[in-house]
Amino acid sequence: MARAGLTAERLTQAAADLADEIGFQNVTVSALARGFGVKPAALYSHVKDAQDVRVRVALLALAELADRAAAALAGRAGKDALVAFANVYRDYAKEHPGRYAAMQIELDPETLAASAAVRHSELTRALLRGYELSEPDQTDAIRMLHGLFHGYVNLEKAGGFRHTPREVDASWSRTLDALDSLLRNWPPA
Amino acid sequence: MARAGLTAERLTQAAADLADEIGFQNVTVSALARGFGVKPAALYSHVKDAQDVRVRVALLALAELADRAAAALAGRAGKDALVAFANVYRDYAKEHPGRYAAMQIELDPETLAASAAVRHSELTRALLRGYELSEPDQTDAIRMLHGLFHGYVNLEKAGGFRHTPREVDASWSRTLDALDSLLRNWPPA
DNA sequence: ATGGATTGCTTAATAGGTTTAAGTTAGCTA
DNA sequence: TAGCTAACTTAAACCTATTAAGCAATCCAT
Repeated sequence: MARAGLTAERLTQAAADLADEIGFQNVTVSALARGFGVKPAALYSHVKDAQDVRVRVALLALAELADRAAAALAGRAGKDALVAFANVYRDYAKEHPGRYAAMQIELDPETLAASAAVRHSELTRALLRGYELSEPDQTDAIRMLHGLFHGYVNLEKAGGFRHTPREVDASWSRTLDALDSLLRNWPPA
Repeated sequence: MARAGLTAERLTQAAADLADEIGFQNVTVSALARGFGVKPAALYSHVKDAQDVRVRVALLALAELADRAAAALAGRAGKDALVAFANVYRDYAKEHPGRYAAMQIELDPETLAASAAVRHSELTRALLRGYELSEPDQTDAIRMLHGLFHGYVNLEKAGGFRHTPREVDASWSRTLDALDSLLRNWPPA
């Protein structure tokens, strides 16, 4: 009766990979157990329940994405930084659709506060250092950028832009131009 | 053996209401059947399967939201129209969280093309008539606005802004100011 | 109005997923 | 090496989804 060597980390990693392959919705305790050649009940020694698995994948994805964003921001400023940062989001969603979907589940406030989501805000704030915005405009701009990246990528993934002929890459690029312009000319209160 | 008078429309409506009450994720064929005092199997005469129910709710929500957006746009132009339009999205998400969540499921291309999603794009295009944008800038701006509304509302709903003290209403208002400014000064290619 | 067909629902059955409790064994630790 | 603990299995209860088969209510035609 060989042991599979399960840990919460290994399970989370496997669940994330599985999500990218078969879709986040289809990641079940049973499917995960099958992947390890183990009975479903075995997972409950390492993980609280199915929701716990989902949350762990979401946290993993948030952390991975924050790492990438931080790397993209290093040594860049202004529009250069904006473009690099924005593309990290878009590329991650394309490369890891399951992980990206996982990031959209609602986390309870404490979990959220302890997650890499906080780092995302900080990074977005760092991005804005290249522009001359003081509070509270800075916070408003952060929220706007964050929301925009999120929503744009989501809509693109859902096929929301497919019914218009124009290339999404071109639109995206122009959107970043527009954002850069807006951040340089943020309207006064 | 009294009949419950089920129809696809009635089921869809009930599913939408149920989604707003208990969350879209928790809308199951069984729960829906319980609400009508009927066995789960009864629903399969009116609806293909569980996914069919979800899609119907999504389409209902898209149509409702498009109706509201159209009403908000009537008789308004420029920033006035922009604000009204944007608030329709935000308010709908708050008022109907389950329906709003339903709108995020991925629809296959044909379903999407036949849905009110197309009307959303048209309405956004109408909104832009108050600003002087020619193609392809117009399409780019539509996508940007659409993505921004979507993403902002989502992040707010998920609590993504809660860790910063500033009021979300104020940020939202200033974001609309910024968008108006951007649309009036769209950067040249 | 009444017979027959259609439709709307129930019953019954299969298949999977989730989760808990109880049992067994592997492998560390004293 | 004896025994403890942690990792897994077995077993069982419960829920959801879905299909097939049956029965009853209503519609329609004569």
